[in-house]
Amino acid sequence: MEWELQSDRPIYTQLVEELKRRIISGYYRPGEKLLPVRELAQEAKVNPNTMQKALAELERQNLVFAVRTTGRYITEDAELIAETKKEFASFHVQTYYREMHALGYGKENMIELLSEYEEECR
Amino acid sequence: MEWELQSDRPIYTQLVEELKRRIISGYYRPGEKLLPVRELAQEAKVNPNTMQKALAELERQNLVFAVRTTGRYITEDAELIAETKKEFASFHVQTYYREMHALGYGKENMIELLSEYEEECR
DNA sequence: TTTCTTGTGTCATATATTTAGTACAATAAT
DNA sequence: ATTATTGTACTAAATATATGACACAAGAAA
Repeated sequence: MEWELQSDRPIYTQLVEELKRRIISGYYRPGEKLLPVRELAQEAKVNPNTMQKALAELERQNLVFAVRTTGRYITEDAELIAETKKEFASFHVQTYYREMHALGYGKENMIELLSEYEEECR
Repeated sequence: MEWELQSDRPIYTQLVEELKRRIISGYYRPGEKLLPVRELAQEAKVNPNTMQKALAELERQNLVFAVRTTGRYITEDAELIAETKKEFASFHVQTYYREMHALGYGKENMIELLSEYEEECR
């Protein structure tokens, strides 16, 4: 799994998103132990402080928790994960609809373009 | 038309996007004269320097041009506008598809959720 | 001509972000 | 008991972003 970071937004914000994506997609399982901050940072080619900042934010949202000297783990609260996933999906549905609607595209166009892209990917 | 600015990304980046959105949606017409930087900045509740930075970027992309002492205008290059619109739309199609796909949603789900949201808006 | 408006440039300052380096406490591993 | 690993905290420095306050040149408007 890759860490694709752009330069047009704060890195730690992008790290929060990618970590969240990995949790709600199931790539990281509930209760799973994460790699240490320093290694995660190395993987993402980022400063440990920056990764720490991202993890602190996920902790604030209860998606991960730290056991001092032992390591950091994904939450076991499956309901929270499901809820977060739902919010994440809704956000993207809204964004897509609103951006396309603002350009004058209607529902049919949105679906059509989506289908075309899907075929392109296959 | 409102200037909705979030705090999680550089403001001038968001200004570039909003201005581009207004151009490719036809809200600003080809050749149309824009309000002076200072007024646009006031509208968006932003510092003139920040608005200037955004306009300079649009100028770099040839979407607007400045006539020194007279004002700033939208390009008359309809083809460039159409091309930019196409790119903008493709970007959102891709983003939506890839984000949802990463969460395990398939094409049918993507369409279903989109339809639901569309009804919600009506 | 004089005045006003335009885009543009510069300087200073404040804040946010990112990296680098270091250090510490707690506990697991030896 | 000693060592290594963990999260965490702190300082310093570099860069990016945003605002504020000016100033200037060139053309439009008076």
